[in-house]
Amino acid sequence: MTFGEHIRKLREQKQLLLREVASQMHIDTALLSKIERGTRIARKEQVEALAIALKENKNELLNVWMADKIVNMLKDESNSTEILKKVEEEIKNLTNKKQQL
Amino acid sequence: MTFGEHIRKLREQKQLLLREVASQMHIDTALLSKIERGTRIARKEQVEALAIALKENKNELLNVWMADKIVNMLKDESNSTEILKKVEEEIKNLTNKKQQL
DNA sequence: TTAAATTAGACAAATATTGACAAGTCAAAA
DNA sequence: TTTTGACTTGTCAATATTTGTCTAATTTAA
Repeated sequence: MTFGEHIRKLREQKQLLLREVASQMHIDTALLSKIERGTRIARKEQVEALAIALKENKNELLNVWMADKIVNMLKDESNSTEILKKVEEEIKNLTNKKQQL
Repeated sequence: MTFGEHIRKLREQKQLLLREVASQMHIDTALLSKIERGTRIARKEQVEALAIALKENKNELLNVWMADKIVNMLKDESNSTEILKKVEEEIKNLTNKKQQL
């Protein structure tokens, strides 16, 4: 499930209109439509505003949004698994280094 | 090991100068220096040119580069593990969908 | 010290992103 | 069937970011 699909589902569950949510976010309805359909990428501040408008957990929504951005980077890669392995390794390294401080 | 550290190590192992490699890549020495130090991000075509100049495997170098970009997106996140889990899940989904075609 | 190698800073040019508007589609109500 | 309301699409100017290079440091090695 992409970020757009995710927030559309939430919005529909809550029976809110695009224009209602968009207005709370202080953006154009058309822009929110594009974000839900994945033709535009939301900015971080917009995700935060969205969390408020939808009464969802901000961090959780930001995680979905970030994951979606990474998936988009990897979706055309044949080696995505190998790349992800490298990422995990490196993140582990960074975490260790941080702890040493 | 970041992408920059990686290519610097390779270059030094091969005893090549920044200016030699940069010239082969048709870019300024200063730019390659920044890429190695991580203050500039290489473009895909530059990574490919680098692979040629360093006589390294292109795909492997591209993977290191891509992993580095993802690590940079995640390095300030407290939830990077959770995010990566979502990414893997989604990639798995995409792979399945592709196979269905 | 000198000379070569590397790095930093500043800049214009090129690219990309942004948000809005207007016009479009579509389905359901009148 | 017309109208209405919800959503979508295409386009555009404004803004922001990225790019590569130049020049001027700074570091390094002889």
